[in-house]
Amino acid sequence: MDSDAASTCSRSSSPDLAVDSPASVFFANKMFQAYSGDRESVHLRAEKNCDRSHSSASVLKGCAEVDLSKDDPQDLRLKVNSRERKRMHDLNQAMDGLREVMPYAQGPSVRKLSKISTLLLARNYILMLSSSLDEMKKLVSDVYGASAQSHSARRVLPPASAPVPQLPLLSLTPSLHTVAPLRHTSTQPTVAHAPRSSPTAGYLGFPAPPLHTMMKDPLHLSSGYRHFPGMPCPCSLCQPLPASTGCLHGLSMGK
DNA sequence: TAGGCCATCTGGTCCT
DNA sequence: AGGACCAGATGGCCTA
Repeated sequence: MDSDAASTCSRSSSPDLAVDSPASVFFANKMFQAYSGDRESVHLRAEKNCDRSHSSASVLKGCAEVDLSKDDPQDLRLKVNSRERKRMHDLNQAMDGLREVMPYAQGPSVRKLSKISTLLLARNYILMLSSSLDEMKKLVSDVYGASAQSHSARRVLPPASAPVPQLPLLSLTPSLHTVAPLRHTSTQPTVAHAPRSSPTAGYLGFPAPPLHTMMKDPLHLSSGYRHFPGMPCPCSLCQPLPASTGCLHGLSMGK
């Protein structure tokens, strides 16, 4: 039961142990025996089960030695345990996959996000991207609307007037930022300032509210863009959005 | 040392 | 019946 021992400061929630391999089955058996050997409650349950009711698959050595049959309850229990272990490992793999696409400082010296933090940040990240997309859509429609107006005006007015310059998207950034107040912290270094422990929302450049605050009000992102420290500004106007979050991650974290 | 986080086991419930 | 999913219990590791 020492799955943590193999990990370093960034603990791996998905041990490399292949749970279905014979070695791991052996390991699981060993763990199981140790588990059933040194836990009094389990012992008590085992004795209860040995008593008479073999209905429970609760297993344990003393009892199992007696009724080792073809449908060995111990084997059944081990099988169930193995399945559950595999299920949890799959879940952790998915969680790792989620961590990989999160704009969060990663590296050997940075402890990885906890599960709850990963989920909360993922939610906020999605909200931020949605907000970013909406704003970009709005801006594009504004720009094209103005452009269409100017075209129609040119048809009416004599062409002698100064040509209306096509405003580059970037030039509109300040006005957008006045609409949606920003906290530009993108010039600050990230990893160097990142605390070695307790990776929380602060890594995303949020005001780093306590976890319970984030859970209560995870919508605090919707009021405007947040800028990740050490990252290019993620908003669609300061910086063209990378094609994928993987690119964003690559830009910012420099694995 | 307390608290957070995690892996694992276990029994119950639901679904196919 | 068997498998997936879930929640509670337990113990280990790590950090403040």
